[in-house]
Amino acid sequence: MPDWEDLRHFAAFAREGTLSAAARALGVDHATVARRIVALEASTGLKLVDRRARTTTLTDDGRRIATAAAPMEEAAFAVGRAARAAQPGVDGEVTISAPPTFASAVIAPRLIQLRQRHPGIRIKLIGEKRRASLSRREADVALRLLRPVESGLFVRRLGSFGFSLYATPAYLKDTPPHAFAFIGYDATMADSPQEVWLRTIVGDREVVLRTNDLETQIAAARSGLGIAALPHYLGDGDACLQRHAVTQRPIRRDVWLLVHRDLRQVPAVRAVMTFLGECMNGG
Amino acid sequence: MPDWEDLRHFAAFAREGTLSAAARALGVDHATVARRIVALEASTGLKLVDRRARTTTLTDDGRRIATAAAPMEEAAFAVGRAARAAQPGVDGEVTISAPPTFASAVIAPRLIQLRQRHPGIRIKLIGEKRRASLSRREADVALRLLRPVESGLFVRRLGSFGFSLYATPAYLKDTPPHAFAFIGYDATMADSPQEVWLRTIVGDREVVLRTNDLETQIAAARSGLGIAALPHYLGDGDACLQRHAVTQRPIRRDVWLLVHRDLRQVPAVRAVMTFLGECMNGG
DNA sequence: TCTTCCATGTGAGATTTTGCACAATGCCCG
DNA sequence: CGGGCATTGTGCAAAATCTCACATGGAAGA
Repeated sequence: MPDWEDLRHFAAFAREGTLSAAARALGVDHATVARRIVALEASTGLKLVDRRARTTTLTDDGRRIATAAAPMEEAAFAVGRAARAAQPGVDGEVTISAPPTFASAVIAPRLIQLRQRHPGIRIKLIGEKRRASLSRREADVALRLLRPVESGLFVRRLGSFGFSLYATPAYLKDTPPHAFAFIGYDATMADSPQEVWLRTIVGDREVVLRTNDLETQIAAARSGLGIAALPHYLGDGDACLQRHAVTQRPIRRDVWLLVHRDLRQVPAVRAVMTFLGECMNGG
Repeated sequence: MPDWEDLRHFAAFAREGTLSAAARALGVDHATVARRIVALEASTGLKLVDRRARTTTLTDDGRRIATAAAPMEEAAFAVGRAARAAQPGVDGEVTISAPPTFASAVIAPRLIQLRQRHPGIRIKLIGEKRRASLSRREADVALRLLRPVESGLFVRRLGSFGFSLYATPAYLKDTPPHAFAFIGYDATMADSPQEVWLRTIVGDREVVLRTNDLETQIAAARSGLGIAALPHYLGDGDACLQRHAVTQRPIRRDVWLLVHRDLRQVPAVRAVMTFLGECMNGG
């Protein structure tokens, strides 16, 4: 029977692709990963990786073993969730993953309420576009704008938010509508509902800035560069910006709350779920 | 994420029940198992075992974690099988589990043939009544007298063997049939087909020795104590014993060959399977 | 072509882990 | 009730492992 730590390091290597990346993911030195793989090769009697100068790649046997080891990682995460689920009380750390602006504009300002209600809860708030994997426990709770299809997850629709056009009052006052300049997403977000909606408004007018970062759009709009389509939770709270009404049908996007089934009943996680619901609807 | 070696030690403890038994199963010192469990408790923040004087028992949380860890063991064995299956060539060690007398009387004498055909194969032959677990890789190939129901196994009927009554020629010559004394299994084997068959023959005559060990039955029969029901592969090869014909319908038992699906295509395992088939039928 | 960056190999010292020996404790059995 | 017997706890020395630091060797970009 191989050493399970060897398997853990090897599985990380197989997933990450390089010794260094695996070492970073595991929080150890790359030399450790390399030596663990050597040990696994010795104990299995198989050559698992090709060591070429500067690159280390899986052999066919390595791929086979990695495939067999993947369920172990799966099971290890299940153990982690079971351990988390067994924690008594509402104390503990809960990791929330949410879209960046949602995290900073909606969740973060209200965290003080959660803290007052449950002093024992420590929050780790990750604003990221890349979707955190709940089954890998990169996050305990996640907010997403698309209903996910992964299995093993509990999904609830928390509510929705709308978009409007925003610019500085001065810009809207001085610029005739036919001369409006717009600020929008770049190609990577071309299919997002708000971008499609914006296109119907823009027509053949000019888009002077395309960026994938919403904060950048806000900064540009604030400076008087043009008009941006922003979610209400961002635009309405910004003293420098003012809504501009349009005749097009307004657009809304749903917010989905995700939590792994195994963690759904954990008191601290439930408290966070309640809190996030209030962020959307109540306070 | 907990240390996987901690999980391995804890899973072994949960399965074996005591630190010492787990240590034996893992081939390490009991202190190591104890310390690993302490480490796992620290990393999960849960009390996994109750340390009472002289006994260590799982807590409820411990049982939960052990349940979650069981699939990891399963996956680890799958990795072991994958490693075994990837071994090239017919070389390597193959472990055979078989009923004790079958191992010594049928398989062992013919192993020389296998060895001549495939010099690279090393055989580990385990004669044991307790059924070795193929999915735990306690054996690669097993012979059993009952068709198993476990999933994941490849099963083939190899053949069958018959039973007859045996005693010393002198005993059969000097003893009138109504005075025959019999040698049989004890209560633990009372339900075996050959024991049921023997009972129909014994009638109200005497059973002078009951034992669960077939070798003991042979030794007793050889000494002239009485008549035993023995498989032909044992009785016919014994110069001291002679068959005694009966009118009852003769009994046969099937021999099943078991191998894990993952190992079925391994050259060394295939060679052993072929060899075992020849043991039953051919040579 | 040269530079810079990143991935990997290697050795030494420090840390961690392990095995061993011994002690203590409670259970089984006569 | 008392003597084995097996299990568990503990301290220490040995062994194994990890990190750190440095060297190497390509690949991407200027």
